[in-house]
Amino acid sequence: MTRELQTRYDPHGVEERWQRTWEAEGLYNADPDPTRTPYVDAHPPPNVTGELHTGHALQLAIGDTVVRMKRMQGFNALFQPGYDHAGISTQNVVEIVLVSEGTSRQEIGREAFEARVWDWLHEYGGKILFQFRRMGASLDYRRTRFTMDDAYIRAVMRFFVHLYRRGWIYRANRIINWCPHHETSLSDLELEHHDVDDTISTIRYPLADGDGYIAIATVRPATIPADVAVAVHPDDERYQHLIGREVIVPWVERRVPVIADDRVEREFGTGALKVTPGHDPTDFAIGRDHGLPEPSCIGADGRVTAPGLEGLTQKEAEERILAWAKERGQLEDREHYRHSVAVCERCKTRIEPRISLQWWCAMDEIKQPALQALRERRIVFHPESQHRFAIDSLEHAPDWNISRQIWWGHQIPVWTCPGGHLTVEEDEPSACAECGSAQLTRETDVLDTWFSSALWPFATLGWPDETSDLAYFYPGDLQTTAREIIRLWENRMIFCGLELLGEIPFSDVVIHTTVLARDGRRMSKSLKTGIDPLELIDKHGTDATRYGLMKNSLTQDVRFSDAALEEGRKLSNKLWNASRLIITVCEGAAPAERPSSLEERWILARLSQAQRAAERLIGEYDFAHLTDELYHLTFDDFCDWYLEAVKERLYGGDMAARATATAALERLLKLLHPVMPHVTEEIWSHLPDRTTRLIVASWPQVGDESEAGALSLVQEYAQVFRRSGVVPRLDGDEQRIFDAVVKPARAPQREPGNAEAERDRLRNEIARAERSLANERFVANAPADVVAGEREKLDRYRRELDAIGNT
RNA sequence: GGGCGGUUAGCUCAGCUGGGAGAGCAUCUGCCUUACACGCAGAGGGUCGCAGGUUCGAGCCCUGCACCGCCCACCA
Repeated sequence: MTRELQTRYDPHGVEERWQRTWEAEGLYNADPDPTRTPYVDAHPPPNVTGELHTGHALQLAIGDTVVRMKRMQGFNALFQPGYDHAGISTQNVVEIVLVSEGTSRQEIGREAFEARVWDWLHEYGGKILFQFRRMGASLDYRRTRFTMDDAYIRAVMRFFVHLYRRGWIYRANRIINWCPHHETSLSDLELEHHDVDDTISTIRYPLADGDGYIAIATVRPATIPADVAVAVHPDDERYQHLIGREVIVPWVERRVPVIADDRVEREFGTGALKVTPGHDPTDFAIGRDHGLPEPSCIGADGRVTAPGLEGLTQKEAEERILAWAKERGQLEDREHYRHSVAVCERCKTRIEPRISLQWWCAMDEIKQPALQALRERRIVFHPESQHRFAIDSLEHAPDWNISRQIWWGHQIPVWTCPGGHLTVEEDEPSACAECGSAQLTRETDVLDTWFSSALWPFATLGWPDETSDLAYFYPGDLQTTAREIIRLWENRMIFCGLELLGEIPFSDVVIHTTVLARDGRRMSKSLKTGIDPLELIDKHGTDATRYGLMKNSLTQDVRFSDAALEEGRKLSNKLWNASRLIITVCEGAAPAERPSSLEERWILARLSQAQRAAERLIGEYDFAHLTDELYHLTFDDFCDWYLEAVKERLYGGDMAARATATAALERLLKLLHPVMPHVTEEIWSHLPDRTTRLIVASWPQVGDESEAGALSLVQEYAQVFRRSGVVPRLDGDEQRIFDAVVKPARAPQREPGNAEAERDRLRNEIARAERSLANERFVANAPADVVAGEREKLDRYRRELDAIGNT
């Protein structure tokens, strides 16, 4: 039944076939089963608007690798898929489509707009799942959730009402970041900062009670009509005499006080600041502390509303005001000024700080249990530096602005009656809870998209219902995510899980690296530096892509390189061919007798050792060293050393050797499967008498070919080395023994041409070791084993030098 | 302006609590040896960013500097 196997492994076709097979056979599925221990990774739901990018691919590879090992180890592994409605970004994308059709959101109205978004969603939501599948991600696709499906809406409403009844939700006027394009508030986290070329104007504000003026530098003269004060630093000697007096604001000719506040920078501009609480965050803070009014002169659309300037753009208003000032000799100076301004990260429109009535969630109380969980390390972020960052950012988390003035999202469940009473209910109430009025209007704002994502680990399991899924799979275990999302999402999932269910949602958070473009820049759509993972899969295959992306450490951002993926492809090809040899030669071999030859005992010991290393590395989320270990295990130890050593015996009909080779291959495949699931499953299917798929095969037990055994084998190995000249890769103690026992045996074989260089090296080493040992402080202070090691080295170098002839 | 990370071979990166500078790719040499030429055997290649310091000993610890990247930030 041996089939003809190609000499070159081609992942195309093979990988998709296994993806379909695994899913069709239900091997990705996880259901509550009291006899097994659950392991849960609720995979971050990507934005429906997005295509999968390289970061997602890495994220899937990491999560899937861990999940696959856990599954083989007997855990009931749930890998939860889904996607996110992503409020503003989705609305933005659909709006762009509407504009291209010559219409707009406003024109078609809210209901029709929402319908359009749903259409769009049905088209693109599936694309994400397709991309998940092509990465070989063993997600339970039956459980795919969307953050705005009916059940999810219920969870979000429950959450809002819960917070409201706890007294943590409030409505308040605050200065917020306003996007005039989307006409919505944005959190600080939804901004980008860009440097722009601007103009700074110095304008004189005349004193109200006589001659003189205060000159003020501003980049935004258009906001002058909303000035309510002029502020100077309390210790600024230039202005001491003016504090408490009044100046006249240009254009509106209103008298405002001169106040002192230490937030004013004396060195900036003229050292005097016009205070405009309605349009600047600093000014807002100063105004609140001084009890100043908060007028506005710019509307929601970014146009000016001040008297005499109604409907003008800010640029136009600025020109009018400056002309007005110039006429009166109050315009002192205008000069070029480059500075950083906040823009909307979605549409790049310049942010308008604006006072607005918003919904907020108070953070003080809700975050405490989460902080405790992090400090007690019941939840651990990896790497460690991100753990500190998570704690720090949660400690300093300001109140959460949860309302957005857009159409796409979860509408806030608050109803208002004509009497102004608020009714807060999960479902639409029939009458005002306070006065009974049936004339209720619902709040039009929607919730911040992260308000719903925060529920992901348990809303996906059926919360707020007490489902068997929830009881069995919650709390979960793993989260894998990008750095920039820690404050937006990870921290919020943690405090929500603790608040609503009383338990942490997961125990480990892996913050993976940012994969940079080939040129070191950030991957971004707008820069066209992004790399589509589907292209990588087409070019290198899924297994190679997973391997290549995971070959990065967690601590350092890394440039994307095709070489790493190419290495993965070579590894799968090597494995394929090694397997081909064993499968074609060893068919029908008798069950393994106890292996007797050194090579066989050696490889089994190496496999045990590598397995322990792999388990440890996955446990530490150190995927860079995991891939390294697997690569060298396969290439150096399994193929170049073991197979080369036993090949002749396999051909020669040694049945015991054949059985051992098959057994060793099985174990190798199991170790590689989490990282490279497809090629290993493909090979597995060609092994004789397969009754189960590799994906659900049991993880090997480390038996009596353990490390101690392996180490003792090294002694024997030295003889093999002398016989065959094959050099295996060794670690730790083995390496030391190898150096002590094997290398000296090798020295005489060196080329005569190199002998002189070798003598020099050895003489240097001997001199160095002698110096160390002659150093009393070294002998007294260095650790005993270091000193002993130095003596050993000295002996060894002397022996080696004698061996090649000390001329 | 703060915080974090980085700087090691031509390239992409490892280097664990200080004790003989590594991998893969690329280059060079020899091999189409019947699993694999996407292979095998070998070789060359590094002032570990710069300057100080601690130590018997520093890629690793301390100080300062330079450059790169990310995050945060109210200099109008």
